[in-house]
Amino acid sequence: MPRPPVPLISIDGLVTAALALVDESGDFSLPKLARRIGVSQSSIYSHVSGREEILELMRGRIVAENPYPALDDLGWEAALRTVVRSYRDAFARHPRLAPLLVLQTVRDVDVIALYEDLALVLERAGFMGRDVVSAISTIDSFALGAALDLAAPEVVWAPPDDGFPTLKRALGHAGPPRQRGEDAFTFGLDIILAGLRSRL
Amino acid sequence: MPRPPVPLISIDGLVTAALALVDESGDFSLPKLARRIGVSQSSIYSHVSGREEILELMRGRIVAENPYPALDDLGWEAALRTVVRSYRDAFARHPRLAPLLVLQTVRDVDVIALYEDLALVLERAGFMGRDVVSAISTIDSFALGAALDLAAPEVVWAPPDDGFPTLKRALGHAGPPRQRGEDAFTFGLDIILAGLRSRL
DNA sequence: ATACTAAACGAAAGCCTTTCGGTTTACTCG
DNA sequence: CGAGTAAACCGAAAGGCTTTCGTTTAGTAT
Repeated sequence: MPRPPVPLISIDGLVTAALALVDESGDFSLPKLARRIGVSQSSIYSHVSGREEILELMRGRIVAENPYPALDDLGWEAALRTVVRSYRDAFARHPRLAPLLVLQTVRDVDVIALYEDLALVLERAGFMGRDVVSAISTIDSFALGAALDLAAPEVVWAPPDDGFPTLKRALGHAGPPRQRGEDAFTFGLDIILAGLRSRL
Repeated sequence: MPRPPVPLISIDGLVTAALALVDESGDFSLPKLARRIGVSQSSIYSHVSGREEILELMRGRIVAENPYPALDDLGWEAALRTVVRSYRDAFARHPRLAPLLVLQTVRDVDVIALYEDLALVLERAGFMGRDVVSAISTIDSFALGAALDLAAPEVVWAPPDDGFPTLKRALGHAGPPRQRGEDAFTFGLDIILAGLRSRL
């Protein structure tokens, strides 16, 4: 097929389809992506540089899909809560995306803006110098871990049949996977905020 | 080649070679693994069920390589510090392994034992019921995030040329990647412990 | 008209995991 | 000691994957 009058492929369409694939199967590949939008694999390279770029575009998309209100009127704790929750919820809507992004540099502007907000809020709270990056990293680790938790298999820990009674009992108290993830995130966010507060 | 008098392949050797590959290249494949130990790809399937099993064996290996002393004589905070540090340091020695394990259920006994210790210490500290799993998940998220941080590319955040001054300034204060990871982990561990303490 | 760029295609190179069948040797049980 | 079974290897192949390359044609600007 030659160049069509109106392009068959758009970046938006690409990202939407790729995200759908990830949501459905936990993975995506260019052959599958091409099949889904009815073009050939190689045509995709006319619009993006490759697989990695599509992944980065997906990161931007889910963050843009989940905007948070202005932070100016909020205290630093509430502001931090807002941003972190929003970030984590963006992944909660597309749990299987997180594992695909862990080893990629964050380049998307919307996502960088979120980290900028994080930095601003932390400075407003009173953190200075090296501690700002450390706090960002801590929050980032936690949020990413929580996102990955949602993508994890049904059972994250599978102790063998005998032994490990304490762990088993603890797991017995937990609700279903989804609930456990939500509980853990709420708990962890509280913990981290309390910890930061005590540091000031 | 027929069955050799003494097996060419051992599980230990497999894991050692696989870990070396991961350390060197951030990935491993059965062809490369086979080449490294001088056998054919398919022979490996005589010893393990496949790629996933090798990954899980690697998780066990790095934890076993990094044992921590008995926890009984330590207060709960020191004990928690010990376990979490040990876990994260195990990954710090093999940073590029973490990304390969994120979506796999933890089955290895040595690793399960570490989580059992976590549960024991948290109960000793006074956490009860659902909070125990939440605390474990929080710690786990943080430790995993920190481990992934070490495997991340040189620059985790790459803001575009203009804008985002606060984030850039914060990043400017940070040391080199390795140092930043270490600082962030120390900071984060302190924060989480302070948070847990305040919760009791 | 002419030239250039954009957007599609097919084909192919070079990875990967896993399965299958074949072959030879080691071990074990009578 | 002899025979049958299981273990450990091999090569080949199926069916994925990403990316590159050359080709074709539509639109656009000079």
